[in-house]
Amino acid sequence: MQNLTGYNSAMVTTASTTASPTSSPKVSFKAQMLLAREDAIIQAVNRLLADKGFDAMTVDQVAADVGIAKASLYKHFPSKEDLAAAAMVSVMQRAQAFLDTLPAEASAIEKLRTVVQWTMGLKLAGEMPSLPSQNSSLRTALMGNKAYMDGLMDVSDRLGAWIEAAQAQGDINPKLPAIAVLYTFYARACDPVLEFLKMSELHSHEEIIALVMSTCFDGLNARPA
Amino acid sequence: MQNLTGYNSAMVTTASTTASPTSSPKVSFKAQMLLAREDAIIQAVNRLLADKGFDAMTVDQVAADVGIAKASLYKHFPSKEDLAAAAMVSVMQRAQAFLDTLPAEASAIEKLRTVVQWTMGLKLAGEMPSLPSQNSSLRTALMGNKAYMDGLMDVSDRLGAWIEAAQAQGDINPKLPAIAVLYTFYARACDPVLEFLKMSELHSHEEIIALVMSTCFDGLNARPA
DNA sequence: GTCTATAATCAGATAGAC
DNA sequence: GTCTATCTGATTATAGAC
Repeated sequence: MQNLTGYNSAMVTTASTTASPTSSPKVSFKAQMLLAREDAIIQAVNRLLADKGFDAMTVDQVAADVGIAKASLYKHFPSKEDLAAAAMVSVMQRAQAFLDTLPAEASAIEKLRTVVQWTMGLKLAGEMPSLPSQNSSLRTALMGNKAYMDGLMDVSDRLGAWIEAAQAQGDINPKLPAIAVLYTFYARACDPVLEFLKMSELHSHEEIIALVMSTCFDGLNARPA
Repeated sequence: MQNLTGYNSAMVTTASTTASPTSSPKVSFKAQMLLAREDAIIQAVNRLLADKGFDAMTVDQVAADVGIAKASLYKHFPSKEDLAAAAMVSVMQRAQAFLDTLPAEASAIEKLRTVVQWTMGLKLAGEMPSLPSQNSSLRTALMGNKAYMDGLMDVSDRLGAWIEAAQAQGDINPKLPAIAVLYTFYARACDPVLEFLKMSELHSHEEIIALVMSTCFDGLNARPA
């Protein structure tokens, strides 16, 4: 996890400099090579986690997918749990970047709805890692990963603020604890209803998202006329 | 699975005869011993599946929990997948029995709400097996298990009929496909929101169920005055 | 840092005596 | 049917050459 933190900060650094690798000093070039490879690893892990889940994903498959030897993988990430954690950090960063794109003039409920839609789109596109909520070693690794926890806290804080604002504005039921609303949003990222409806092949992804958005915000009850 | 089917029908048979084992012929007594042991196995599997999930559950733990040797376990159930399938058959039977207790005079929406509440109570009580939705070998075993599939079909048919009735009576949003409503109900049995709220220890089980019932049927939106 | 080859472990399943 | 002891394969992780 020290590796992760270091590389992440390195990523920010190189991104703020010139884009041409040849104009950079040798260490920066090598660092970019390293980053590119680690990014390829993380993307492979992301795909495999979305496809098969943490337990069914094997490190051999990751290595084969990336096209490097397994031992090389372990030079980058010290354990399978760290691989999964890196993938979670990656999606958390994508989430943070997406939150940044939301227009400031939008209402809290509009932003929340957009985020939930985006999350479900990620899941339907097979880009959302699925981790077992009960694996203890994985939980430990995640909770010990500063980059992940920082990202999770940041996202939760921003969503939490919008939830409370939406409740104050009468858009979200104020009787619900904000934390329960937050959990309900997070749960959309691993909602089996999405998988089931996708497997049934009766609806397009857009229709599935619209359906689950409706059940999530409007509920199953018939709306009053 | 031939074992399962046979034993299940044997269970029905013995249950319809006298309750006293001593008045039964010797074969029936032995069959009852067998059934009792298998029931103990299934209960242990049920607990472990609810606690740790399918992947983290080991056959050694099941054997230790029941207090028999692992090889003996394999005389009853030919594989780990079959163990899980037996547990699922068990809960499906409990569900069918619960459906039978619902008063005929209750409305469809009342029955549905009661069933969803019961399901979430089972989950909170740690009696709901949690299976990975992506494990292919497990899926194969389940789909090949006649007792499970029959139970699933029966439950789905009865719930489906109530859903359509509730939609016709204006209690459930008629614009939602009935199958999507059914999936949404089933998903309550493995809703991570239940776990999260339980772990937070801020609410009693009854409060948690009331919360999720509200978000499920009323949605997150503020209700119109 | 990357590789080949190999350790070390764990878990599902089985052999064979009783 | 139940047991002890074992097999078998898969998987995480590492040693050591280049």
